[in-house]
Formats: sequence, structure tokens, C-alpha cells
Amino acid sequence: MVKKPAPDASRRSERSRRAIYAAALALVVEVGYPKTTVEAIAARAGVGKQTIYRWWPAKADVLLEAFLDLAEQAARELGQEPYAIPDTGDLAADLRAVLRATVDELLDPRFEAPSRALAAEGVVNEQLGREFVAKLLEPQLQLYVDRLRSAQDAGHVRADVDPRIALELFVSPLAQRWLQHTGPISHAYTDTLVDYALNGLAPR
Amino acid sequence: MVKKPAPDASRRSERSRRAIYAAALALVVEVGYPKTTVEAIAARAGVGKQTIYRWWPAKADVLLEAFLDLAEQAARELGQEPYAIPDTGDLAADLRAVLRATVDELLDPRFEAPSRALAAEGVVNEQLGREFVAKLLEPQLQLYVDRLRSAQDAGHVRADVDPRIALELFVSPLAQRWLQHTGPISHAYTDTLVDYALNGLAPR
Amino acid sequence: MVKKPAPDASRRSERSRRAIYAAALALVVEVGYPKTTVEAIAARAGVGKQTIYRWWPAKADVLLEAFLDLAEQAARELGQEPYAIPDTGDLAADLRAVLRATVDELLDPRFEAPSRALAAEGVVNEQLGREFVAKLLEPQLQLYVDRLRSAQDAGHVRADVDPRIALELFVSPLAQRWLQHTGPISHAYTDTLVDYALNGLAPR
Amino acid sequence: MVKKPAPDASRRSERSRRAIYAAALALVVEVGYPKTTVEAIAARAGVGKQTIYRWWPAKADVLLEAFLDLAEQAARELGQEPYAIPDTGDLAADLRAVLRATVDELLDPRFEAPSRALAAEGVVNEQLGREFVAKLLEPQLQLYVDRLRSAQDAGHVRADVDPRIALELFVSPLAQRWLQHTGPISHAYTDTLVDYALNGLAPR
DNA sequence: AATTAACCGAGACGGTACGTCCGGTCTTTAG
DNA sequence: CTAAAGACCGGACGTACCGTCTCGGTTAATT
Repeated sequence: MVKKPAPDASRRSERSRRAIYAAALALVVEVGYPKTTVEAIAARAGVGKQTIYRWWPAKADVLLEAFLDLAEQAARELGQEPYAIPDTGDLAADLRAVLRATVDELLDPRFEAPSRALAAEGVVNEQLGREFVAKLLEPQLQLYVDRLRSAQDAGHVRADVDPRIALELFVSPLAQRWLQHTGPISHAYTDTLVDYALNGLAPR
Repeated sequence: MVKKPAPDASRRSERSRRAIYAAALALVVEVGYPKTTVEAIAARAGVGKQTIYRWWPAKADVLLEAFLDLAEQAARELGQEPYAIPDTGDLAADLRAVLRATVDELLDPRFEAPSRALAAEGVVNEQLGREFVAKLLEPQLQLYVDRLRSAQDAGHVRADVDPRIALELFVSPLAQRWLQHTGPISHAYTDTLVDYALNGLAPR
Repeated sequence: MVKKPAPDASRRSERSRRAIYAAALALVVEVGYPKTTVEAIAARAGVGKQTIYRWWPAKADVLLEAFLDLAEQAARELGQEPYAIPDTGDLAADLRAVLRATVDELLDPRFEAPSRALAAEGVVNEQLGREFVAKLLEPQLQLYVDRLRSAQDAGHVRADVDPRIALELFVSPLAQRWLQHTGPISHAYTDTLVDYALNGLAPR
Repeated sequence: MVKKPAPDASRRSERSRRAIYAAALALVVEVGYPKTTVEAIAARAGVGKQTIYRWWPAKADVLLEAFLDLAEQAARELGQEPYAIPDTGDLAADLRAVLRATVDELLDPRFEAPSRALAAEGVVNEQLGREFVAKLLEPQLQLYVDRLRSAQDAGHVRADVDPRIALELFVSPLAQRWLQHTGPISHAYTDTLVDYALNGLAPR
């Protein structure tokens, strides 16, 4: 086993890192993931190829980091308290609101191409998939867990329900429609999901 | 736009076609989808590259056809009346049974690699994705639609529920866990899904 | 040891071969040997890089073949009986004539760049050097051997002289001046060489 | 034209300079000239790359200096009065002696790799070639000029002979055989050269 | 003794070319 | 005419070095 002598991260060029993120995201949007080449990212970023290979093992990892950065940045721009589902006491309304926001994001072309690309790569490349889930998806799902627990405390959801599974009744159908084109996604659709699923969770 | 003068399908070599299916599936299992090259498929199948390009536009289409063939063959082997969900009158039991069977199939390594590969390609390649869904996924989902409608007729499911959406409460969570590695899949898990979701669909 | 499965020479593209020769020679003349890259040769010849690597192991070998081809072609153009030193009976005159012709060739820019490049590579790359000598240099030196032997038969050169060594008295000084820039080369210079050296070979 | 502000030679690290010479020579011997990289020289010498680029414009110049240093050092070790051909009154014997010594040096592996490398580079890189000739070759050739003039004074060589050309009858054949592998070199060979050539220069 | 200026080892950087691999096309030979 | 074989053009891959640059850290010479 030959290990590279890990480069000195403290001397890393911030400028290059940002340029690479931007180039990678732009190219994925413009020409799609498979036609996005490391060479093109380097050229567009005005960077040597080695600078990419020095810091990332593969194209997918570049894109993952770039996307995480984008998501973080977007979150920072958007809201002060970005990491929570509203808790107005009305669980159905809160879920409808957050799912509608998710629909909007999934339809935003700025996000669609790169996140679709990452999801695809994650399906086939398990290591990347797990990182994608751990860093991006799971934290968001955790918000649902929190909100559902709060609803359980308020007696709006059966106490024996596992929130980590319950949330999938809302989230997974949307995810599948989006990922696999198994159907259109819209506010009406997510509203319906909330309607159907919440009944199953409510106390008898 | 230059169209190729479609080759004469009647003179196509059945032997080559089967060899190509076998080689494609074997390679996807052995080295994964991205490292499965048309060249390797041709070599392994003992076939000229042109024979592949003559009949399929791209690697993904070869694999799709190969997989459809595999699925059909497997169904035929299994024998029974393949295209239906049992209808014992007990909707919950029937759904649990069919979902458990799905779990088993998803965990079968013979199917896992190629179907994962196709799903991934379908995420990013919309045209292929739609074909994958239309030819493989949707027919199976339709079985759920049928079974749910039957349950509606028997009064076990609210009449105003759209079965095409309702089925996603059972199917999509499983699909997402499998596709995105967001959690383990098991019989217990799908049983729980049926439990949670069915409550929401039952008449009050 | 992994051997490539030798490509089928009978299917080789003559067109590509000639284009590669032309491109290689042109580039060596234009930008010099070290800046002549395989990539540039391929681009200029309108050829894939692999087509070069398929048939030649290295840049130097391409150039060697290209130059041999050029030399052969030039020889064919020039004379009907190209492979002989004139034998008028006057050894000194004959040697002067052939050396003057050599000087002219060495000063011809069409030949200078590539042959200098090959000579240089041959100095450092023994395998190539030997091939260069065997295919190009030695055949020419052999002509001197023949002419000197004829002179020995005529009694104009000492019988105990080894022609293969004797020829170096005329040829090597010129070669060294040209190769190593140790002095200017001209007709007067080679005439002087013939004058000095021939005395040493003449019978007492 | 932008000129670098010439570095302060008085503060130059002697230690680095010697380490670079040693590393350069060692690498040329071990892996050959073309595979000797500036990076490897720096690494082997335990020196930053910039330290090399600060003091030398190119790899070839490093090697030239290193070799000049080696030659000087070797000469100093040998002791005697290095810069002269013996003058015993017997020109033939003196030339045989010095050429035999040259043969020995050319066959010494310590010298062969670097001097061959320099000669090769000099063939193709005129600027370096001229420096190589001026600093190393020409001084040695001048010794022959001196010895031949002395022989002319003694009446052993025709007065109208140009010694600068005459010396090439002895030296160039040896040089060509060595440089271009056109034949083996040995004491017997150089003795023969002296025999053939000297006759041509002797007064009638 | 403190300051300053340069060299120094180290190595990241933007680049270029390497030699390999494969996509998709075209050509040849056999059946 | 199909099919196998495989050469072809094109172009991305990941690697190796190029020559430049920036970063602390010595080390001398100047204050």
C-alpha cells in the first residue's frame, strides 16, 4: 500500500478551492454530470489539474464538497434559524409548510442538477452515498424526528410510533418521485401525503 | 439529421444477443456499472463492438434490456401467476407478504448490482429513467393500485384515497432506504411501514 | 512480463503512417526535437494519439522511421545509382567529391534538424543509436570501404591498411565538427582532410 | 525584458552547491540523463527546487557545471602537470600515450554517463554545446595543437599543415566511435589511428 | 543586541505532456 | 448482408515534472 504524503492543508489556496466549487457546480448545471470532466473543471477554474487531484480523490467528491458548500451558503443566506421545522402546534400545517418548501427547492434549477448528480452517484458509489446521506440528508431528516417527537409529547401522535420511520411516510414518496421520475411533484401532492400519512400516526 | 438505415432485425443473431445480455450483467455484478465498458462487454460476449452499437444506442440501454430479460426470465422461473398481489381479503397481510418478497429480492446480489446501476443511471439520464420506470417499476406499482382498489371496494380503505399516491406510503420508504442507504431494510421494517400507513388509509 | 497482442500490420492505415512521418519531420524542423511532442504530432497529422503508440514505442522511433523514409525518398529522387562513390581512378578527387556532397547535405536545413535530433538521441539512447547507425550511417560508410578497397587493388593505398578504420580519417572529423560544433564545415575543409589523410595511406 | 535581480553569490550555500553536483551526477549515472529531473536532484540533494533555479537556468547547465567540477577534481587528484601532452621528441609515442589515456577515461563508467549526456544535449542545444566545447573540449584539443606545432618546429611534421585540423585525424575517429557507437574503442585502435594519420603529416 | 534582508528547505500552484483507456465510427474478411 | 475483429479519431483519465510562487526558519551583515 502506497500512501501519498498528505499535502499541507494549511497552505491550501482558498481562492482555488472556491473557484473549483464554482466551476464544478456551473458545469454540472450546464452540461450535466457525466460530461463534467475534471479537465474542464480545472480549465474553468483557472487551476491546474493536479490541484484538484491533490485535494480530492475523484470528481464525485469535488461535487459533494461543492454542493455542501452551496447548501451551507444558501442556508446562511436564507434564514437565521435555518435548522428547524416550525412548531406552531399544528403538526399537519407545519409538515405541509416544510414539504412545500422542499418541493420548491427540488424544482429550483440551481439545486436540481448537482443534487440529482450526487444522488445518482451515491446510488452506485456506496462510500459517496453514505457521505451524502450523513452530511446532507440525515441532518434534514433529523428535523422531522424532532418535530414528530414534539408532537408525540403533545399527544398528537401515537406514543409507540418510531419517528425515524414515520417521517419516511412524508419524505420518501416525494424523494422517489423526484429521483426516479415516477410522478410529478407539487404542493398539492405533498399536502395529500401529509393528509394520508398523518391519519395513520394519530392516536385512535 | 442523419438517420441510420435501420438494420434488418429479422437476421439478427439470437446467440449474440443472449451472450451480450449475459456479459453485461456479469460485468456489472463483478466490476460495477461505471467500470463496465462496451468494449469489455463485446470482448466477453465474443462479439464485435459494432454488433452492440448496431442494436443499442448506449451502454445503459444494453443493460436495461439485459435486466428486463433477466426479470422476465426470473418471473417465468418462479412460475405462479406472477403479475398480481395476493388478495386474501386481509389487506395488511397481503401487503406485508408482497413487501417481504420485495425485500428479499432487493437483497439478492444477482439483482442488486444491475438494478442499482440502472436506477442510478435513470436518476441522471431522464430518458432512460422514464423507460426504466415505464417498463419495470410502473407495472409493479400498478399491482398495488389494483389491490388497493379492491380493498376500497371491500370498504377497508377510504373511498376518497388515490391508490396511486397511497401505494407510495408503503413502497417509497423502502425504495429510498435501498437506493440511498438511508437505513437498513428488513421484514420487520416493511411490516412497520404497513402498520403505520394502513391506519391512515382506513375509514374512520 | 506483459506483452501487447501485436496489432495487425496488414490493416494498418498507410495514410496515417505518411501523415505522421510528415508531421514529425515538420515539427522537428519548426520547433526542435525536445519541443516536438507526441501530442502535437498526432494533432498535426490528424491522427489519434493511440495510432502513434500502437505502432511505435517512443517519439524517437517515430522520428527515426520518418527520417529513414525521408532519406530513402530523397535518394530515390536524386539518383538512379545512388549507392556508390564514383570511381574515376583518382581516389583523391572521388573522395573530395563525395565529401563535398556530404557537406552540402549536412548544411541543408531540411536534413539538419531531424538528423541532429536523431544523432543526439542516439548518443544517449543506445538502442536507438545502434539502429540509427546500422540503418543509416553504416551503409554509407560501407561505400567508403568499397572505394578504398578498389584503390588498394589499384595500388593507390597501402595493402595493410584497414579500410574501415581508414575511412574515419575523412569522415569522422567532419562528423565531429558538425555534431559538436567544434569548427566550421566547408568544401575547403574536407578537401584539406583528404589531402592530409590520403598521404598517410599512400604506399611509400 | 524583465531581468531577475541577480542573487547575491557571496551568500550562496557551498553545502547546497556540492550536494547538487553530487546528486546530479549520481542520478545521471543511475537513471540516465532524460530521466534525471530537477525535482529528483533537489530531493536527493535535500534542497529546495528554487535553490537550483536560482543559480542555474536549466538542468543541462547544472550538469555541465557538475561535470566541470568533477573533471577539475579528477585532474587535481591525478596530480602531475595536467595540462600538457608529453614531449619526448617521439611524436608517435606521445600521441599513442595520450590517446590511450583518453580511451581509458572514456571507458570509465564514472565519466561515461555524464559526459555522454552532456555531449548529447550539446548536439541539440547549440548554446550548451558551445559552452561544453569551449570549457572542456577545446582546451584539450589545444594541447594537441601545441604538441603538433612543437613537432613542426622539430621538422617531424610538414610545415604547411594546420595543426587544428591535423589533430582531428587522431581525435575525431575516436570521438565518433564513442559518441555514435560506430565501432569499439581500444588501445590498438588508437595506435592504428596514429599510425595511419601520422604518415600523412610527415614530410616527404 | 536588535533589526533586516537574503538565502534556504519545503512544497503548493498553474500548466504541459505523458502514456493509457474507452467511446463511437469505419474497414476488412469470413460466412 | 450480418457479424467478428480490430484499427481508427478523438478526447478524458490520472501522473509526473516543469518553472514560479509563497511560506516560515535560519544566517549574516547592518544598525
